[in-house]
Amino acid sequence: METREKGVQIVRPGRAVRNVAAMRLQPDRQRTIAGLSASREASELEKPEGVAQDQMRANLESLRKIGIDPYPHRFERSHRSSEVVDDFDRLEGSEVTVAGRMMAMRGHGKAGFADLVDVEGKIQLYVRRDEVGDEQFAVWELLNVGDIVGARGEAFRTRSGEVSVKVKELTLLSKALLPLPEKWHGLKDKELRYRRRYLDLISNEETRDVFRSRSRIVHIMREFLVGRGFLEAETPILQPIYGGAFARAFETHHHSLDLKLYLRIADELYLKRLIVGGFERVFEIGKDFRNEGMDRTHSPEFTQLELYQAYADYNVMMETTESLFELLARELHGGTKFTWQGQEIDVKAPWKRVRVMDAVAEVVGEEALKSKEALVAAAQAAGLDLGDSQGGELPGFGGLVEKILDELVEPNLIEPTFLIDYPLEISPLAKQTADDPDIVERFEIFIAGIELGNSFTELNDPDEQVRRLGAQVEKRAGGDEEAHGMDDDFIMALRHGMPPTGGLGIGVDRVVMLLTDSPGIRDVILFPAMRPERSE
RNA sequence: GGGCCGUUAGCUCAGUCGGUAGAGCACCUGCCUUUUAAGCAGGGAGUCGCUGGUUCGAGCCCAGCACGGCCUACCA
Repeated sequence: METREKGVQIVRPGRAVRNVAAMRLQPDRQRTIAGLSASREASELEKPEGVAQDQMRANLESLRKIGIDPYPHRFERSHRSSEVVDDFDRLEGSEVTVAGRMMAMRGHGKAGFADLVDVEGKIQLYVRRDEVGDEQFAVWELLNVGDIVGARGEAFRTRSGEVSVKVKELTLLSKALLPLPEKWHGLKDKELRYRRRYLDLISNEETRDVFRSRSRIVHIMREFLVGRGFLEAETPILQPIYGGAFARAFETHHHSLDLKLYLRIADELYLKRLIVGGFERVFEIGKDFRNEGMDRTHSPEFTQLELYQAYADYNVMMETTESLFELLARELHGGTKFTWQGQEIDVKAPWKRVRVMDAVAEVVGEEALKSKEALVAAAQAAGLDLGDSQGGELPGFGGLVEKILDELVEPNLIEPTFLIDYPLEISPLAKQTADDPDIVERFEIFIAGIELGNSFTELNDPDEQVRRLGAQVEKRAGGDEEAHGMDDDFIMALRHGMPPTGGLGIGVDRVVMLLTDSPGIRDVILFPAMRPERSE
């Protein structure tokens, strides 16, 4: 046990147990440990010396012993690191106060350096014993990488040119008790990056950039719509009847109402009620929940932008989509071109518009569209599993078309493309085209083979809507959990008259993926859904 | 649901033929007052994911399980 300045005794784990002089420190140490848990006490003391996290805790105890509060309440800083660096010409020689996490420490005898990282930058601290005094230098020597500190001192440039703060006063703001991931390689393990996103954010600059971009994207979407006169709305997430998409819902229960409720799978039916209510242009950015499989583009909870515009149709929605994507690309990439996973993308308008039936005809032949039987034969010839092989029923014509789109068309839509005019059968909320009652005015957005959005000219004929939902209810009775239910209140709203309206839904997470060159949806969701770690 | 791969120190990773655990970072000690992946010298640190099995002996071979990744299928 060594004695430091002012008779400070330093606690070392393990080693202290064997040291007679150190035994005096044990009561303090045990009190702290007992506060954690009874069982912890034994294991903590039995641990061999030298484990980094034990040493960090020992350093905490040593700091307390010399009267340092390791977790003080607040700290006034005068500058962020980036401000000192960017404004150095003006600030050189003047006093600044900065704060942040120490991401590296380089001891140098009776001096030392540290990299102090704050929200969007880094500045070097230079601590000299003859500047801060013996007492504070003793504190400095008990600090570890990962600790959060504040420092007041003069802005200067070192011999090698690094903008630094020559510290006059050093303040511990939060003692870290666990070591950070490796400083050079960062946190690599994907599971840990998702489960302990805070460590991912501390150690990986690219991760911070992705979520900064995400924030900007959402902000740009909001400003874009507000600028066009849209009202931002918040509609129910807990819904007694879910609709607006094909998906299984999460169920929950309201105790005092004794009511089964569902987490919404879409915002659609409530936003349309607002169009009935006269708001004319509404949007919502919020979470939807779908109780289905997870993969690179599907998360059980995801963020959707939905917007509805009275007196517009799906053509207007296509133009709106093009404008929004052009704006986003310009803001994030400085132009309309960017790459996603090695693929060149250019979102410059106008985008390709391809009719669904034309796209299907192109992959299975014109003849195959003459009858359902011909389409089945063509699909099977193309090697598609139509689901009947395991004793299931063959899908209807619309379902077949959808299957062919999924398997043979959509993956090849790399350049931005609107797939337009869908079969009515698979689009219960969209209005028919003027010239074909089996086709609706609907489009989906594809970029890089990923479906980014869905839009239609909204069905506003209440009687037709009742017939469409009636067909859905039948499917549901037949065991299709993803079919719509009848929403009487929504129908009643339509009976009061909804103006002709265009609607558009955009998967925000997928847009973020695309614009940040992220390979999967989990990479753009801060805390993606994970199975809990097994605790033993 | 199926296939393949992964799981070793807090982190990033080695680990040969089955022979009793390694490096770097981090942590500690000593030296070092302009370093910056600081340096030099020394030190400590492990439930080899879990449970069984085979074996004189298992990080390594076998089986099952858990978690994760990629692909695939299903669902729309």
